[in-house]
Amino acid sequence: MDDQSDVEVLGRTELFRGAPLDLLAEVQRASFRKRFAAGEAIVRQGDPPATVYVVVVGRLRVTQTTLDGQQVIIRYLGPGEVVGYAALVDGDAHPGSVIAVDDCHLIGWSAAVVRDIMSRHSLIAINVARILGGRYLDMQVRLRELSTEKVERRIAHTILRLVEQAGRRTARGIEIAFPLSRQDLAEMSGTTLHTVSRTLSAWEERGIVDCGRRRVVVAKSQLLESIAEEQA
Amino acid sequence: MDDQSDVEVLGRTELFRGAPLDLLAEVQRASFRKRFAAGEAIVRQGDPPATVYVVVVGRLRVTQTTLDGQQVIIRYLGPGEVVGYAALVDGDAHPGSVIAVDDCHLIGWSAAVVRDIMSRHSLIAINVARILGGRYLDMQVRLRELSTEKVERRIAHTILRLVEQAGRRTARGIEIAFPLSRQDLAEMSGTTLHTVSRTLSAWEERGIVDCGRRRVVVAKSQLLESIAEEQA
DNA sequence: CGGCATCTTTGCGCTGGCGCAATAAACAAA
DNA sequence: TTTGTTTATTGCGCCAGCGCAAAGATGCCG
Repeated sequence: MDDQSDVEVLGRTELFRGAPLDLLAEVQRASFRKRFAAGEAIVRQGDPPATVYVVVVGRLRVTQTTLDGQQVIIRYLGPGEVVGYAALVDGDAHPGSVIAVDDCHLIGWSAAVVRDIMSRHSLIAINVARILGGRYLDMQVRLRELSTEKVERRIAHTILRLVEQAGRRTARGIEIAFPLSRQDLAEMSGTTLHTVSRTLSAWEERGIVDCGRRRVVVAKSQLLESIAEEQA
Repeated sequence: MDDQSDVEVLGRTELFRGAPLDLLAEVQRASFRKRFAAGEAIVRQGDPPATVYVVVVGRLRVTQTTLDGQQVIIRYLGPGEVVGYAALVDGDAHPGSVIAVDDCHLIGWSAAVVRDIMSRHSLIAINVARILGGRYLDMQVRLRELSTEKVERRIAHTILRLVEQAGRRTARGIEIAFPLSRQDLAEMSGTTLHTVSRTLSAWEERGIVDCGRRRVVVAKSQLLESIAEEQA
């Protein structure tokens, strides 16, 4: 992984998409690379945001934790996505934690550097707006699902979204390409691991999914979609 | 309301905050004023986003509706806030509808004009990023509440947020300064109007709130806060 | 290969809050 | 005032899904 290839990678991230080559080169010179092992924390909830990253390889989980230790998963981040957006919009604390699910390779900058680039290049500031607009939209949809749908539908929607985001074709069907426990699914769907487990067991019986320990493979996505859309 | 005072108003909006006077004047010249009566739709879900507004006076409700007619309230908008953000980040359809709750006075621009200003002035693009970052953050908090808290706490949090956003001191306590039905509260808290009604009745008995038809006054905010924070 | 930690499954009982339905109150129009 | 419309209240029964608990499966690491 040399500097030249980093420039190419940066040009494909949501943050620097569309930037001219000289800007990408400048951005590359100001960057550093960093690796995190599975389970390591990249960002801790409450910390002051000092660094911005983009994901090169690997998968990250963004969570928010309450005082009494309950967690929700805000989203997963994959290649090309931004980690630590709070540093881009002068938040004074990270609203959530980010943990590596896989072994990850990130490229990072100090917050000041990226903020400076944003103010000198409106294109980058516009990219940030687009990124946050997209995440805001995602949350609107999830909020609506959580408010109006029953658990089974919510779990179905959650899995379909993950398939969209990180699905990998296999012999048995489409596999979600990172380790994903029942607890994780519960924290994304607003339910408990017990209910997720029961639901997946029922689906497995019908041949809709094929799961293992921290592994989910969707065999009949058509059926899953119909569960996600059914009324009542 | 002459052009000069419009410039002052614009300088205080979240979208144009910090802009130099000449830019504000340019923005003002490209703008038009528009009024909406209570109940009128400013934006309809699914429409292509062609116009951006900022609120001068009045209150607006942003909702998202499912195919089968169920609604959730995404947020309320008040003076200084942006209406129709999708037009700023090239969404191809408005993700929700916006309805006037009061009689409203807005200032608007065609999407192309504001997008052009964003690309010529990174400050404005950065403001957009900040706005969307703030809304994204709000949604994270609400999603967490909806996932982890029981109804009574959620309703308490919802009311406290509205008080924060649109509270007005009165003799009886702090009043939410726009008409707000039980149904509205239900659509913000992820429950039914029945449960909201029962909960408010119980609180009224304890003297915590004092409500009427589409009206909520918080008499003992301390007690309401303790309900919002209590464990279990 | 065995021991340990983590993750998953499943039975059972309980309850928060939903859904229905009927009444009452507030407001607007005429 | 009457009439109609929208909004709010409240009783009652029910059930989806939570919480507990205990056993079972899987994979890791020494």
